[in-house]
Amino acid sequence: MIDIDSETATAPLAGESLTRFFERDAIAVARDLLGCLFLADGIGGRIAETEAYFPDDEASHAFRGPTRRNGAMFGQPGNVYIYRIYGMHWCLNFVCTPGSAVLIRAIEPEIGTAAMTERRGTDSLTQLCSGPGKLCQALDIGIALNDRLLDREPFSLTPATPPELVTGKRIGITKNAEAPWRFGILGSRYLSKPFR
DNA sequence: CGGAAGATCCTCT
DNA sequence: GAGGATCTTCCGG
Repeated sequence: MIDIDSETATAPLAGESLTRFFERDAIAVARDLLGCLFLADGIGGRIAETEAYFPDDEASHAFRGPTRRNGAMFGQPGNVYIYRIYGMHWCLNFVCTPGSAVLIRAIEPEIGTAAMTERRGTDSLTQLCSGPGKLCQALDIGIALNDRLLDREPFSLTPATPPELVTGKRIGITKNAEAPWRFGILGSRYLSKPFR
């Protein structure tokens, strides 16, 4: 007898369900992404920390309208927007409504930790994906994957019941720095920085 | 066409 | 907690 738990036996978002999930306010999406299982080529874990960005938000790459770099932000909901930061790291965003996106800041390593350890050059589980640049290195995410939908290879995103969360100011920005648009799983050991 | 800033990370003190 | 690495992007002149 197969026991299917209807509460947790969710399938990856695809097609219409992907669009519905992301075609919403970026704050709602950023909160609902917490706990979701995100994989790239079958490697990843649960999203532990996110930040929301908006078109009229001075801290956002979308603030001055579409450019060569940020084109993916104005594409389909459920798109990924990947960019290089400080000349050395990659950052991963999920696109919501046009010009809005959610920065993925931390993941709880769960599947494929050996590969992540190899790519990151550290054995410390808490150091594998506890930052936007770190998780891209751990999941081998770079510009080649920019502007793709989350229901296509190599990605998969599976919804989850939202865990208890904490809120705070976004990290590393100078403009619109007071907006409380950073979200994390309450008590997670895998955050990029503690919430205060 | 130059230059400054940048949604970061690591190492050292 | 400070400083350096490293380089693309975009804005101003």
